[in-house]
Amino acid sequence: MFELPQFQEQPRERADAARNRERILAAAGTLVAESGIDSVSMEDVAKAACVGTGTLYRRFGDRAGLAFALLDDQTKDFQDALIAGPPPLGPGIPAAQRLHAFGAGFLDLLETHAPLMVAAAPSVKESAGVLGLYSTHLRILLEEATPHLDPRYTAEALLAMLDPAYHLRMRRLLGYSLDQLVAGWDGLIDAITATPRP
Amino acid sequence: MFELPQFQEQPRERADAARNRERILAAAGTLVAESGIDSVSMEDVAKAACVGTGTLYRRFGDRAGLAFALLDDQTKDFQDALIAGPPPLGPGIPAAQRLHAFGAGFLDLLETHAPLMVAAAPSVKESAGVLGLYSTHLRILLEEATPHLDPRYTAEALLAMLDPAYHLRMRRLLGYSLDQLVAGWDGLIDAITATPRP
DNA sequence: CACGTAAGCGGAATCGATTCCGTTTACGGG
DNA sequence: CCCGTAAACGGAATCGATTCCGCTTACGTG
Repeated sequence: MFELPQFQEQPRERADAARNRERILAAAGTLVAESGIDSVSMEDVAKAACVGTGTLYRRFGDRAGLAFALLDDQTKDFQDALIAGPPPLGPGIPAAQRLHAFGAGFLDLLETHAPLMVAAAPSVKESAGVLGLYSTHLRILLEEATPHLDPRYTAEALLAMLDPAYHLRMRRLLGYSLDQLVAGWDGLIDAITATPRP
Repeated sequence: MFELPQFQEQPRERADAARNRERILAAAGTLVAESGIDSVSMEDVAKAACVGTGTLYRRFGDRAGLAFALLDDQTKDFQDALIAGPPPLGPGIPAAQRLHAFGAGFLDLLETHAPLMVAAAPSVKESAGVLGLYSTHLRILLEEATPHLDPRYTAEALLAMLDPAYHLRMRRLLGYSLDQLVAGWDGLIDAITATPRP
């Protein structure tokens, strides 16, 4: 009786498990920072964290899940800024301006984290969670800025242009500069937020 | 003397090599048609083609290369139609209409071949060759239809929305129907081809 | 037709991701 | 403090992709 509301239906993480989670994230963070996600194997991480490979998988599901956990750390700031930060990323100004800021900010993240994002993409959490957040964010802005386009679809379309694999193709294979990509985004936002033909 | 112009600087493919190429493509085509690219391993293909795995790799480079070769077969028609077929896919009508037709046609290809396209995406040939073709095609249409947007960038942006991984996300995860995707594409094309604010 | 050689061959070996399973450990209850 | 049990461990086993390498064969030449 007098029980507290049952959040945390899961029996709470065991102390050793929590310690290992930290170790793994720390080790993985260091290794990835040193040589890039693509040259770090799961066994490398396990060894550096003094942990068996099984522990990596129990904790993070798979390689994509680990990449996602790493990414989440380094991206939370951006997400918070979207929701509750100061303009132009956060609320308080016209949606069109926030769309521009979102593009610039996301492209900036991509510049640093695109390879990690590519590695995290197959993760279930990624697809369901973060992408959903960005998609919702864009949809809400678009509802205000482009009454003549389907906001739900258009949000996804814009997200496609911020796909990390696509970004790497643009930057490395096709030789676009970051500035050109920002300019391209801005042009597109202007085009879809312009008043349609009278 | 009196030599013919030296195209085919490569000494021509050996007879047994050509035979094996056919065998492999045939076997792979059957297996993929039966159970989908994702449940077919390189060894499955090698066995079905009565060939060593080494032969697969010498001929196609890697899994993505094999997927690409398979795809190319099943896609050549579409590519030809773009360049020399009858309208609305081929030339002869206003660019805006051809942009709509391109989207509908490509989405139709995706409906059938998206998983194969995902598998082919890492291939060097894919990135350089076919994507380049589509990108060029779109660029040319956009030059005519959207004088106020950078055609080169916009072509790539539109291609991002036809990315096979993105398409699978829209269809399977987010539950969009093919019709909705076509409608979304059409709306976007209309938006960017509309006369900008007077 | 016999020969030389480069191209092609097959399948064993290697490498990394992921799964399995017998053993160890944290920790709530007695 | 002692026990029982579920959670967590670690690393061996498995699986598929890719590489390696010693052997075979097509085919241009004499």
